[in-house]
Amino acid sequence: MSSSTNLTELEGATLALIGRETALTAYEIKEWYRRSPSSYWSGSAGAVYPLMKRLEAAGLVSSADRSTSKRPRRVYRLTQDGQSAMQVWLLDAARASDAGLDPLRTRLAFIAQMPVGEARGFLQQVLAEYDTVTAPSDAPGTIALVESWVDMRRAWIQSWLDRLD
Amino acid sequence: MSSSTNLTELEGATLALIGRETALTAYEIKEWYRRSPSSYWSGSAGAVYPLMKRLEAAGLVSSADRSTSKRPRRVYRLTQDGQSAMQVWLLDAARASDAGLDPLRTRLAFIAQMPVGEARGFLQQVLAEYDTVTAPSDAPGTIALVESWVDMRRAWIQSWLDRLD
DNA sequence: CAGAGCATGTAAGAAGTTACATGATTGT
DNA sequence: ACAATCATGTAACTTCTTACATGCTCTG
Repeated sequence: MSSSTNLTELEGATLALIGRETALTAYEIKEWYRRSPSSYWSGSAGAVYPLMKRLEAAGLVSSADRSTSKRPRRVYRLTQDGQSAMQVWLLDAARASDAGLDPLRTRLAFIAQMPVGEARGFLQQVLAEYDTVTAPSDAPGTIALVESWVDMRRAWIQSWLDRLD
Repeated sequence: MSSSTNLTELEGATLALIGRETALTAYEIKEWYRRSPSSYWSGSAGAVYPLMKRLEAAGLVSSADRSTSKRPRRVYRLTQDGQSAMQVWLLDAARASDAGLDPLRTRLAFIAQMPVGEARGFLQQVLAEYDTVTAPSDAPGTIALVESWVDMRRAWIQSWLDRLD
């Protein structure tokens, strides 16, 4: 895996998620990603289960069997190394300031190739889609984060609509 | 490759870039991505050269040898199918409204685990990094797009700083 | 007690990364 | 003419996606 001082976003976010919830199964982690409003966090089993194996092999999480019935149930927690790695990842300002992947921004870079009417209709459709965005969990602050993000985006799109007039 | 009605972001953006510039070499496309303020668009040769082969095999671009010396120089243009596929990709509001990958947003979801002082310092570092963001080209509108994006982000971060008081 | 869907995984393949290779061109 | 770097690629490896497999648990 990527060295523990240079975690991928998925690795770092998973450590932070376990850190917040103290103990989680791979399934719970997968579900949290699946409910995310971003398709970047796909929440596929094929991404998460192998990820947990990598994190454990790297010594960043430990796991214990917490089954209460015949079904296996493996619960992950952060190790000390995992705590440190999580903090480094979380406070990495250089990476946090990266522009990331923004499907709307990418399209806006090329929207001048379309007629103004098409561009306006497109932006209004995007605004409409934002009405359906939901947070991946009701953990304190998570809903506020998603709402503040959507508000910011609405204002940004509106400024582009104004510009098209 | 992904079917021409469901292009990846890299495929779609590459079609749109060629559409805007009319004709480009793989190297020019690679450099455009490399100059992008997002590390998502890494601009590695290993991504772009095979990508152009895929797009040509799918009939979305055509290429011609435009060498003026001993060095080979292959120039790509959109085909009719490529034009159509680009428009579908560009005006896809469902994908444009996706939350994508936002390294700052991801960290804000977990920042409550850090002391307030650390959080504040972190956000101020991110603000400082934004002073160095540059556009990938001076194509009309590109600089304006990056600047408006950075402005929007600054306002968003400021609202989080205010909230920490 | 049968069917839905929960929960844990794995296999094959796609797409990207890092690192390297190779020759062409430019600047000094 | 020599070094730097431009420009075009390729190879090995990592990670993720899609699709499937398997058994468990709950509900009507």
